[in-house]
Amino acid sequence: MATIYDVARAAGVSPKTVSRVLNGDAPVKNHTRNAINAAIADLGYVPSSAARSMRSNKSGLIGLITGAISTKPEPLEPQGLPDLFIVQGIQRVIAATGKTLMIADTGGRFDRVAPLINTFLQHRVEGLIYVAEYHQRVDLPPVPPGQPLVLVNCFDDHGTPTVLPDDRRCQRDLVARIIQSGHRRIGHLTLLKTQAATALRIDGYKDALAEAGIGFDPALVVTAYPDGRVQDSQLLWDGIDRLLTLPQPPTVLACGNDEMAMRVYGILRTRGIKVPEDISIAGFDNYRVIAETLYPPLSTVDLPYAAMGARAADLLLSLIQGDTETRATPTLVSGPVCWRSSVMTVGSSSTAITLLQSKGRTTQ
Amino acid sequence: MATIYDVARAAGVSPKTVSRVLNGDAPVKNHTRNAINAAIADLGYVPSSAARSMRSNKSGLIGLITGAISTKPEPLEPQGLPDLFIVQGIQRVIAATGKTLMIADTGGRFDRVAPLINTFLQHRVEGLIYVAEYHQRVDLPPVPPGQPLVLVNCFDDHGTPTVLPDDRRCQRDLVARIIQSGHRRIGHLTLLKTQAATALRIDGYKDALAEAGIGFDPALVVTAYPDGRVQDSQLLWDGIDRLLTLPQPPTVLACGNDEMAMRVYGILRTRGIKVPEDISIAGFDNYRVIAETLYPPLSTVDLPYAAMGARAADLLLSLIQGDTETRATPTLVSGPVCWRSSVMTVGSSSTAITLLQSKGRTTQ
DNA sequence: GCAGCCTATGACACCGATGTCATGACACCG
DNA sequence: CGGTGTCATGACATCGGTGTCATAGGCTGC
Repeated sequence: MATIYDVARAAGVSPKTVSRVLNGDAPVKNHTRNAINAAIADLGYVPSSAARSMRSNKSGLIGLITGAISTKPEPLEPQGLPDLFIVQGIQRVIAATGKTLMIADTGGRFDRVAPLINTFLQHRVEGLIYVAEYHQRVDLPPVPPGQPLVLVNCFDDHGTPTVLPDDRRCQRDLVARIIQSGHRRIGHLTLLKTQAATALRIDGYKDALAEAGIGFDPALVVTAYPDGRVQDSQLLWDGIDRLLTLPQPPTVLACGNDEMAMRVYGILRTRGIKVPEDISIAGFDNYRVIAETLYPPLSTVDLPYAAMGARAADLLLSLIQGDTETRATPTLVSGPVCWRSSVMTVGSSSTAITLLQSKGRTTQ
Repeated sequence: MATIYDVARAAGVSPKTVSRVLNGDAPVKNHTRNAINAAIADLGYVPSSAARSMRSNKSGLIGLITGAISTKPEPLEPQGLPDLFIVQGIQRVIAATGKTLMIADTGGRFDRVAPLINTFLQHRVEGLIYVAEYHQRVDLPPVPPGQPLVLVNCFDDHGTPTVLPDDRRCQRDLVARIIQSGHRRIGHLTLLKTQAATALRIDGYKDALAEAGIGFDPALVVTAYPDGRVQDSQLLWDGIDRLLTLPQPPTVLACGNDEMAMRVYGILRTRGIKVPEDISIAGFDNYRVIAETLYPPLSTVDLPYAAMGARAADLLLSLIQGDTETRATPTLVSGPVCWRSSVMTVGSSSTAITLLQSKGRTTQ
């Protein structure tokens, strides 16, 4: 590959002058510049970022570590794709700065994080971003002090700057909207209790009830997500059963995510229960492939993953700039409720309740 | 950041000896080695890949360009995620070689490809991979001669090494399996004719019919995919209508992909047509979030995108090794039929046909 | 006991850019 | 016309590693 010396020789100037043309950091005569540009085009010269970054001590690289690309190889991950949108948001912000985003994938194996960080450090990345697959606590291998690092969709115990989804507020907003449509008995099929988001969502659910002056009934909140094993939807069947056979069954099921909602559609259909006429369904995430394609389209909350990514990138850039003013509190990002037709507006819900109750029992 | 000189000074040796310990390319006394390792750990030294690659002229980098991360921002892409699995397959092979995969994203804008290639060239990547979102012809900006480059899920007119899905064979296998279940009238709802895959799939469909001695009826093949505008499913409604109102309607609908199949489920349901009792459905892609979650689970073909990625990575590595033996023919990859319960086994299909015909008409 | 060889290590140049400083050619000013 | 400032350019050192070659010991063999 041609070097700056080759170009200099071809153009009959010194390497330094070629450098000036490349960087535009000092005046060069038009005649000279043209000769140099011609030589560059002629030789197909491409500057070496290795040499450049060695001299200037600036790599122009941002390292991103994620399991987004390869979630689990075998069974598909329940939480799945949202982190992709985070990456997308990061990408957009970083690309605009002229820096290059290096994306590395853990393949779902946490033990690969340390070597990946090391590789990035070798490339002298100016900043690091770690994107988790779902809202969780993490404990990353140590990075050198002063190395800018931002966590997204996760947090640690060392006060590392963090961008998180505001699960509590999103769930609250969704439930509030559901209440506004006239529902009073709101079933909540949650993800695993071990997931950080679950407790926050239940808090949000309670917030909305409290604000509407509706009492909280623990029987309406059921853990329904199978432990990563998608095949096994037993827990979901059971959860739905438990809710539908309550003395006062819910008129709407708020699901832990859109994929769960999709499965609920299927289960209800086999029982001859119509959505939303007999019971309403709401999701979470606004995973559009599902939410928009389901019939009827799914009411859900948009967790603005792309926006989270963008916020994280902004945060990282400011850290790189030397903003040591790192707030200890995580940045919370929330999104709008996406109202579609899977939740019915009810006036008095008594007839619906009766209908459901009989159906829930007969299919038992 | 500490340099090899700092380490050398701390360990009381020359930089070259430190280099030898790092690379293990010459004998070093245990005592010396220990001192050096201690100094490295102590200083938190991380070698600079910039300096290293400048001297050795080997970057250890592979550049990957794709629109996978950010498909279209606004409407969700019909073809969507499959290319992610390609990236995953590539990642797995490359990681095993110790090289680093740099992933860059076009954000769906083809005009960003040229600058991305340029960035990669600046980093002196040893090889380039371009992953397209769906099977298509592309025309990449030129890369320097001798620069290893592999296309995945796409092809060009310059004989660039390519890995493609074997759409024809996959469709043939699927239809053959459907025929094996007793179906004779097989509707085919295709993607847009402008997509490279569509013609190949229709060929595969015809292959299977021919092998089974079934005549080809053009009326059974209908373009049903809206032009990227997912909202607008008019074309799909019409297509289904046209098929169901045929004098001899199909007993099974083979859809262009799993997402289309999902929409077909919804449309049929609103007409009170049951899957698979009244009509069978098959998809394409084995997009598992959909295929496994739908009720009933979807029979489809697994397009082994991960395997395509792996093949592409292997191909690229051999090019980097200097294998000029580039076959002009693209590498075709096909996958197994995934048989689930959305296609019914039929003995004589006459009753089903009658049922469908009446339903198809009444809902007209 | 000395040539010859292997082992462990160091001195030095070099990869390809760019920062610093120097220099020659003009123009402008008094 | 000499001094001074600006413009355009070049010489050279430097970034952090590694390839090449040299060299100081220690060992073997005759």
